[in-house]
Amino acid sequence: MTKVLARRSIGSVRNPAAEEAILDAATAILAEGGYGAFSIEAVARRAKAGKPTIYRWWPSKAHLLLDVYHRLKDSMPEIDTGTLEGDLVGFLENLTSFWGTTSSGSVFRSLVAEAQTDPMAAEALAAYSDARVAGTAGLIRRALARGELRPDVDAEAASDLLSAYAWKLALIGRLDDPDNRIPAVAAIMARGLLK
Amino acid sequence: MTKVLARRSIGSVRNPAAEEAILDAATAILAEGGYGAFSIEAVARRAKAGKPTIYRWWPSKAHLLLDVYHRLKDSMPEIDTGTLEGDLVGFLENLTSFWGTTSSGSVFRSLVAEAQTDPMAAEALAAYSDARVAGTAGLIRRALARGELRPDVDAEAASDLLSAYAWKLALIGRLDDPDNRIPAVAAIMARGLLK
Amino acid sequence: MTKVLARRSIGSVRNPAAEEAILDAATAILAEGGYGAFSIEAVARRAKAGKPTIYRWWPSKAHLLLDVYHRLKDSMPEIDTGTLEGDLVGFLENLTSFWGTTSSGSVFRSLVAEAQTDPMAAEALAAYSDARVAGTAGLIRRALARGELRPDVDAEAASDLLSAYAWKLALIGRLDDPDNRIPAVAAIMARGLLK
Amino acid sequence: MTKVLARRSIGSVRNPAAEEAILDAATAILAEGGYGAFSIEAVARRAKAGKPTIYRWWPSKAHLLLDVYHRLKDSMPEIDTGTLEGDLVGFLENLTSFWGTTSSGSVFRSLVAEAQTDPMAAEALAAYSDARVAGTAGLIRRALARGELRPDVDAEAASDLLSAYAWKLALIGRLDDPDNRIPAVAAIMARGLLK
DNA sequence: ACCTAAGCGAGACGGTACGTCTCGTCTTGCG
DNA sequence: CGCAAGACGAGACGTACCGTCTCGCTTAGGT
Repeated sequence: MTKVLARRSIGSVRNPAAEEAILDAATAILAEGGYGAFSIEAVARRAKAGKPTIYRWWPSKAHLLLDVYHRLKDSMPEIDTGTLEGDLVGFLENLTSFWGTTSSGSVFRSLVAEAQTDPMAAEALAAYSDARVAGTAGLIRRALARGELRPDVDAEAASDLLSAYAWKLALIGRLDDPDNRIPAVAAIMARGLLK
Repeated sequence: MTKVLARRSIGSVRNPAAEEAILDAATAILAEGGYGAFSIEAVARRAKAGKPTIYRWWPSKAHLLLDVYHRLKDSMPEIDTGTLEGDLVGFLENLTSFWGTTSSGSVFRSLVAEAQTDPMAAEALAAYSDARVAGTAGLIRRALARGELRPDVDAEAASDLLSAYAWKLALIGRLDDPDNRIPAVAAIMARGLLK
Repeated sequence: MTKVLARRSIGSVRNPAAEEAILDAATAILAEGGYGAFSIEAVARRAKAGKPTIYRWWPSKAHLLLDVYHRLKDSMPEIDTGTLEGDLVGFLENLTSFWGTTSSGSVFRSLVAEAQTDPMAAEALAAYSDARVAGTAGLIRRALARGELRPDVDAEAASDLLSAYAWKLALIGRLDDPDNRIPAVAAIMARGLLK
Repeated sequence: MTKVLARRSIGSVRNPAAEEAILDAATAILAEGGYGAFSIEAVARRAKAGKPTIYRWWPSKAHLLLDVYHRLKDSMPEIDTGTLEGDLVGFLENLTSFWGTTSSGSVFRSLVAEAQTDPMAAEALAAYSDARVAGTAGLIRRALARGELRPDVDAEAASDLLSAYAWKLALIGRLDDPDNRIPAVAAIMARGLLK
């Protein structure tokens, strides 16, 4: 490790090293202690950053949580198994395993918790949900384009319902539960959508 | 002036008046300020109760939240429209309107938030979910008994998925959203379950 | 040393042990580092007290400084040499030596500094000055009663002027200066007061 | 729009416009908010100067305070009434009125406060006191030269004592107090010095 | 006529202290 | 023994300044 000097200002401009250190610290804290351990003080301490530096760039915990989450979620793979039910199962298993095995699960749960306190976080969460629903609707539309589905299918509703199940698993701490009902849920939805 | 005397101990036994005052105060605080305003201090202040009295009977915020929630949810009506899709729509509309128009929505959201911090609350929330899933599964089983459904339908999975959608609406603050996708979601699920 | 347990609340009443620990800590900090080192945080840290405990009983730094000062100044001896000039010299030497050799000098200087910032401290300082001026005026009046002084002497003015010189020595850090002008000042004042 | 261009560097040499703007800002802040409002940040903000520009030329608050004070005190008139007691009263009234009616009083009080924190400021204050004592001693020496005074009078001690009273009035916020004891103090000192 | 050196504004940086809030624990004194 | 009351140590909140830094720019003076 080549760390020698403490981080410093690099002039009248945002220091990317500080930003990275802060996001890393926040990620680590959420991974290790969850939302309960996540405080601006703790992040500052761990990142060896001043609190004002954090507040300068992330006016609220919600902003920081969102940034942390977006940095993580880029690593989630797309799914395309060729069949609708395979895609549905794959999506749920992908997402739950992503949440369960990376720190992203902690981050997501924290974001939901924060949204129950901070209206701005609530808005951000809703916007995030919308974006994800629109994204995942592609999975449905692909099947629609293949002619597998009833033509009156509401792709957004299906996508919304699908993600809702993943959310619930995350929020009650059952991401790793082998008895989860992912196959049965996917089966119900697949039958509800197919011709 | 007929100032009512302060509540006192009624001997070495739990005082129901204190319990009621505390639950009332907690309910009111959650209704008015949501989870952010909910603190043991605030409840004690409003109920004119000592903090130790609260901690004596509710060892954690989660316990208090659960008690508050259970006192409220008794007022939710059962649903039985005679058809599966009607029941599904009715369930979702009942639940979202119950959460949206009473303080129970705030309480539920607080419970979910608390569960992201406090493992005991998480367990309690999971147990509550299980109980509700089992209860709502009755709705599916009634249709199954009427012979409307495929015989291999997983009633718990269906019930779980159904409630997941209501949870998501609550958590992103869209209980009152007229553009929610309840009809489409119910349609997908109904088609997935019917013969 | 028999310290075993941390200090605790002793019920719904002020804990004298906490008060003493806080005043001790404040005194020690002022003695060691002067006004620059004196912060509520530092006092809390050293006294192993919570900040709210300090703010509960001393709403501002000025209050705490005053309490610390009053606890110290009880140890200052009275002066009575029998002659006016002896009393004047004795008073100045007593006071400057008291300020110079105990921590009270630091405390007094801090109080003056604080008074330049906090109007309440300024008022307290003025009130303290008035009390001391009235007290020290006794020294003049004794000589007056002995018939040594001109009958039109203003005892308060003399007392005020006398203390002003001690203040100045304290504020420019010359309490211990062997070249101070105490004898000459006392001589001028004595001649100005005697018949 | 004819927005005046911001101040710039005028090459590798100190910019007098910046210096003036900074001293003006500091003076104004001290006049308006006293020592409590006086911070390098506030001065920089008000002068539209960069903080390093201030730190470059005034390594500490004390330096800046001294510069501000010296720029102001030039406007204080000399006193010469022809009689000693008149000079003593005139000196005290001049000084207290100068401090009370211009911003110099705030500056002086700030300097004293700063001296209780910063040893360099303390030294500067002592040096300033010495210079003023020496200056004011001239007033005594004039009377001495006129043959009015006892030949053994210590002019510096008298001057020191005189200014001490003005300091005390300033520090307890009684510059404008009509009940101050200036006449009585001057009388005591005059009698103590005269033949 | 170029080039270097220094001053300038701006503002980010790691820190520390501010005064307030809530946490969960404790003890008292009354009933 | 329950109860209201409230003090206690702990520590997070979000803000203000501290003194240092680096930037991009200006201009003056030496070459």
